[in-house]
Amino acid sequence: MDGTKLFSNIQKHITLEDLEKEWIRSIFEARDVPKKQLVLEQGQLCRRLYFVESGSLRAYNTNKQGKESTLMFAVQDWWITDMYAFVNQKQALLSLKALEDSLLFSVNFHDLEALFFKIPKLERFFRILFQNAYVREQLRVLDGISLTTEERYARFVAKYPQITQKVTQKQIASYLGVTPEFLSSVKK
Amino acid sequence: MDGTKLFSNIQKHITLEDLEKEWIRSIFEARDVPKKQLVLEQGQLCRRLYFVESGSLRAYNTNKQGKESTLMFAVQDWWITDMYAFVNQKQALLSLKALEDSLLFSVNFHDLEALFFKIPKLERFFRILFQNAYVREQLRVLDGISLTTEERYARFVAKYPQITQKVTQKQIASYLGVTPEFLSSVKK
DNA sequence: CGGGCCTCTTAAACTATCTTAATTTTTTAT
DNA sequence: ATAAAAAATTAAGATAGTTTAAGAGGCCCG
Repeated sequence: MDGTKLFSNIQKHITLEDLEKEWIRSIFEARDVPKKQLVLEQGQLCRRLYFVESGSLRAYNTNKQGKESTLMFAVQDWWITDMYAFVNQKQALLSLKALEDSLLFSVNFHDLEALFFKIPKLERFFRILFQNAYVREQLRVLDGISLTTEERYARFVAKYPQITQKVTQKQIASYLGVTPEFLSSVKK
Repeated sequence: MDGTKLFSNIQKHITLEDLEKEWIRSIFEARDVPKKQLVLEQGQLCRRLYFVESGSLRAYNTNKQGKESTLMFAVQDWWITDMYAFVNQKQALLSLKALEDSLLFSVNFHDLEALFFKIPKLERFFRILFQNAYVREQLRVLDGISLTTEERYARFVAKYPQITQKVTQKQIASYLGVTPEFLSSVKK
């Protein structure tokens, strides 16, 4: 496990001693996932939190009628999981699937809990991580209830140009909560 | 400052020594706000994070056309602010207004930052607070992109029965992102 | 205690978005 | 390289949601 991106991600907010890095290295697990592979399947227990060292994932829910709704995309340097199911150790509402060949580092729930006691600074790191994530979701909610589809699409493209390249319009539509046909017509 | 609810809120996730409580008490500021008073006005610098000891608040954005969108309600025992503007110390996107006579405890940004160094356990408390808030917003986003207005209204009522009593239908409509006329027709 | 303001409801006309289906274009797998 | 599968586009008809307007009920304030 190299984990260059993982460590520099953590060290954006806190500094780590070599020994602490060792502890982290010993608990995180590296995994190569090929394109289209499911990392987590809706309905399964969600045991792990993932860091995308390279590649990209999509998190989505599939309803009874088979309609998919994309909750998030994660590219290099992002953290992702079904956070609801992870923190409550419940059945996943989401599936996670690789959009391309990816390298993930992940940690399971109980190891992470233990790591918080071993390295209390990590509480600060995740406090900041969740704080930013919360703000991001709030802004998305506000966009969702106050903007037109056209405006929301424009903001998505402006905010996530690299994701826009990587994913299909169908997936963007399912992130915005509209049909691909309608998104197609909006783009003109 | 009594702050009974504030301390028991914090002690849901961490335990505090008497001395630590003293430090917190010395930094948090109590404020009575009468019904309808603005606690924060959109466009102002957002300096403080609020805890609702009693009463209730609404956080909303007003767009150029004067349309209001409600981002959240906060009742007794909730934390609230314009989190985007607070953590970035930027102009508020939201206004906060008292729905009824309320007692708030609040802390300013720099005092809170300092408090994190003085009481590192608080990082854990806020890590958990933001983690829960993030999960809550993610579920709201998912509801927003996957459910009908009727389903979202039903979930709102089921999840927040006490808020449903306290606020107008117009405000619930602006939380769901629909017009009050449409919500009225959906209810039949 | 009355007037005015705000909320809620209803309805008609209008606009946004969905559904279905057919066609074209792009991607994937062999 | 080719065949098959998936994505994107287009368009017609249906449904969801908005706008405007009007009227009824409730509640706050002087």
